[in-house]
This record gives sequence, structure tokens and C-alpha cells, in this order.
Amino acid sequence: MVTSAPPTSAPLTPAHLIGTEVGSTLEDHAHADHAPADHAAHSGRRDRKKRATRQALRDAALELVARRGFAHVTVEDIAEAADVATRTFFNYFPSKESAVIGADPERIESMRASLLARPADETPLEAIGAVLIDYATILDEDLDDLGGEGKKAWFQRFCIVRADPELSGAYAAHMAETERGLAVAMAERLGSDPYHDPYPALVTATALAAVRVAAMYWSANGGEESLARLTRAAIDSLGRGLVRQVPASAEPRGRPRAATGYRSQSGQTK
Amino acid sequence: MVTSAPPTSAPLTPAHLIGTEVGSTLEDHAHADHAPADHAAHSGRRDRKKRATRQALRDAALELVARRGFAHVTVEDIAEAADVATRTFFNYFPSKESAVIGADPERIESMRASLLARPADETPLEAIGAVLIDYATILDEDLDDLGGEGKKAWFQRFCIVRADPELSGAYAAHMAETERGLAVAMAERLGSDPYHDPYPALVTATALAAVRVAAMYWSANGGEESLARLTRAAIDSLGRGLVRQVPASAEPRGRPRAATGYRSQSGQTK
DNA sequence: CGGCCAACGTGCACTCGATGCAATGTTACA
DNA sequence: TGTAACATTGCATCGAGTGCACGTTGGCCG
Repeated sequence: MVTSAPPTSAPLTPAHLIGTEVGSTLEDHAHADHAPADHAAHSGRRDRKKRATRQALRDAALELVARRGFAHVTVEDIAEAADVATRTFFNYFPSKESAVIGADPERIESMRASLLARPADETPLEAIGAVLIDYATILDEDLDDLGGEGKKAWFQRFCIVRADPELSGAYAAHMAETERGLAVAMAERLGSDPYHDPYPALVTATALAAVRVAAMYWSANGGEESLARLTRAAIDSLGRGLVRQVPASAEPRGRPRAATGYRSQSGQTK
Repeated sequence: MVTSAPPTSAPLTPAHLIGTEVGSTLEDHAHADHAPADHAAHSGRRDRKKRATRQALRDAALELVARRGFAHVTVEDIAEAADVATRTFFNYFPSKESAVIGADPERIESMRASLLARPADETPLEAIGAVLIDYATILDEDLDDLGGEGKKAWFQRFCIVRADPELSGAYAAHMAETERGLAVAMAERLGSDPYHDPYPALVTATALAAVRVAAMYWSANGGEESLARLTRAAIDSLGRGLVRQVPASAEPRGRPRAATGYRSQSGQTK
């Protein structure tokens, strides 16, 4: 059990929080570390080709799914659009969904490490919230790099993906996996046995649910607000017991004594 | 059939909160049919056979999956164990997972209605919490009817299902669907537009995440504590902002039954 | 430069999940 | 009892996913 947990300072896009890869660059893990010891320079040609193919497949998948819907796109279509054989598709992605959903076990490990590295005096919710907000911040920056045009396209594709029931199911499955990994880390951080203490899993699951909702809202609105801000707002709301703070859309017919704290406490939105 | 969502009248097992039908004695119960006076005049042979087949398929699926793992069981195996044709399986379940995961759109509708029927002076979290606790209570009662032996077997099967990564993925997908339905109902209840207000989705998602964790913990411990109690504890903790009662850092070990960790304290809750 | 090796791309055959269709059997009901 | 509705089943078919083997390509070393 390697607890070294390298800093993972690598430029990883944490888009798996959302579901799709942002970018045309960086990422790809290429399990092939069989190479001779010194992999000093990720030597050029082969690796570049592989990244390019992977990205082409992902782009083709997103494009086609966005246009026709997940069910009406075959792997053959995707492979053909990326100009590779059908069989090759499965050398890059284990399933059709995974080409669209940006699942990546490496990220889970990275978040695990981040969580364990948080200061010990933070509450569990603060700690995991900080980790999630950090990742949201990185994603915000990555998206800014895309420019207005690409950003808009990305959001459009993402919305379509989000709307597809099959894909949102796959996304939920992926989030569940992330949740498991983080829950274990949280239990470790708290020094409690997850089998006899539901608290770590509770904090993790609810925090991830909150950030998931934030991401959904964010994408639905085309990213007008920064994801980091929305994530923080969601986590804060969670920390306040989910009391309603700002009635977003014109409170209809004054509801009587609704919540204890009906007004904002730390005015965070907009 | 339009379910008017009275609390307990419908003979539905709300086990979909957890993932599997309580089941195995359902057909036995069905034998002792009460006088089908006003409602179920359709309790003829045909309907009974259908229920029996459905239950047989579900039981066979759970049994085989528990023994061999989901990936090593084919639909043909399940159908053969239930003594029907492979094709017939798909007349009862739309997919292999659905025979194991107790998905049922009817339940979602039922919970939707229950949520909308909650008193208006409850906070959103209180309302959805009450709905979920109600369902947990019904499930508790159904399980008590099974008796110690069947209950134990049911929990064993459930644990195996829960451990299978494929199945827990399918389970997560199903929960996501439930979440969507309830989020819409919650938005309706609050009179807000879900597209411009993430709050309903936030409450719904976190509440469901909490109850999911409660169910997991409950099943992992063989149902020693009632699900309703655990669910209430989880929702309460959510309402208190997930503050840990006993700081784990101060008292990392030697804690008694951890389930009491966040139960009943802060009698502030109403 | 030439050659070896590992990794990659690709075709092929195969299993299995899932669906539509049509034929056959069974139940319900007049 | 006859008929209509419905359930079961076989059959054909599509698509996802995998294992295997063969050819190609890039990397590396003598």
C-alpha cells in the first residue's frame, strides 16, 4: 500500500466532476509504464499519436451523441468518425459511455490525496468542500482557456449529455465510484471504521451530491457563474443545514413560517 | 393504474430505496388472497401466474448473482432457473440489472405525490425527510414480516449486490432517476423554477444521498437497527449541517456503537 | 544503418444483452 | 363453446464488448 501519494501536480482537468473532459490537451494516463526506467521525456511520436487518437474519439463521441442522442450512435460510428477501426475504440475506452463520461480512476486517487492533505483542524465538510472547490477552480480556469466559442460549444454538448437518461445514469454510476473512494479517505482522515460509522460516508455522499447539483446548475446556465462559486455556495448551504437563504425566483405567495433562517447569512450568490 | 398515494394502502414494497425487492415470501402471501372485493377483481389465475413468474425470476436472479457474481450470470441462466424461456425474461424486466435492482417508476410517482402532500409549513428538508422516513418505516415492517431467517437471507443477498461494482453502478443510476423525479416535485412544492434555482435539486439530492448512506449502513449491519431510525438520524444530521457530535480527532477510538454517533442529540429538531 | 522488440492497429470470431416479429398456447368472458 | 385478449416462446437480428492472432510502426541498441 503506497501511501506516498505523489503531489499529482500534473495538469489534470478535474472535469470528471462534471462528466466530460474539457480539453484537447493534457490528460491521458496511458497505462504503459513498462518502458525502460527513465521515462524522462514522454517521448514524442507514439505518445502524441495516441493522445490525438484518444481525443479524436472523445470528440467524435461527444459530437455524434450531441447530435443524435446516445442510443442512436454506435461505436462503429464513433470509430469511423475518428478514422480508426471499431476494434481500436475499445483499446482506448472500456465502454461506449466512458468515451463520453470522463471517468478516470487517477482523479479519484488525486482527490483522495488532497483530502488527506487538508489541515486536521478543518471539519470534515470543510475539508472535502475545500477539495471540491479547488477542483472546480481548476476547471474554471481550464474553461477560460478555451475562449468564448469553444466554451459555449462545450457547454452545449454537456447539456445534451446531461439530458440523456442513459448517460446521466452512467454519470451517476461514475460519481458513485468517486464517492466510494472519497468515503474511504474520509474515514481514514477521521480515524474511524467505515463499517461501524456511517458519518464519513454521509459527509462524502452529501457533499458530492451538493457539488453535483452545483455542476448541473452551472452547466444548465452556460457557465455564467463560476463553478467554484456555485460549488462553494452549495457546500455552504449544506453546512448550514440546507436552510433556504435566497429565494431565487420571486417567492410566490408568501409562505408562512417556512424555515428558521430564511435569509442569507453570508450572501454568496450572484 | 393511478396511485393516489395514500400512505400504506397500496401493497407496494418500497424497497427500491434500497435496491432489491423484499420479496421471497410475497408469492406466499399472495396465495392467501383476501376477498378481492372492490379493488382487485383481477386476481384471477392469469395475474397470479404473472406475479409468481416475476417473483421467481427475481429470486433466481438474486440467488444466482449472490452466488456467482453479476457478471457470471447470464439472462439465460436466470430464465432457466425460473423455468421460462430466455425471451420471457425481457417481458418482465427491461434489463438484466432491473431484475436485481428493484427499480419501479410507480414508486417514484408515489413519492412525488407524498412529497406534494406534505404540510406546507414544513421546511423542504423536513418534508422530503418525512417522505423518506415513511418509506423506510414501511420497509422495516415488511422485513419484520419475513421473520429472522428470511430476513437474514435477504440481507446477505443485498450485501452481495451492494458489493458488486456493476450493480452498485446500476443502483446509482436508478437513484439518479428517482432524484430527478423528486427534484421536480420539490421545485413544484416550492413554486420555483428548477432551471433558475438549484435549491430544490440541492435539498433533494443531499437528502437522497443521506438516506442512501443510511440504507447502506443498515444493510451492512444486517438490519440490527431499524432503517427508519437510521434514516431519521441521517436526515437530522443533514439538517444540523453535518456537524459531528463527537469530534473524531479528540476521541478517535474506543467509541461505542458508532451508529449512535450522530443520533439523538441536539434535541433542537422540532 | 540494420535489425530486434515492444507496443499499437486491425480483422475475425464469438458471447451475450436486448428488441421486433410472428406463431402458438392459455386465460377470460360473453 | 367460441372468440378475443394476452402471455409464452422461437427466431432473426443488431450492437456492445472480448480474446486472439497477425501485420505494421515506432523506439532502441549494437
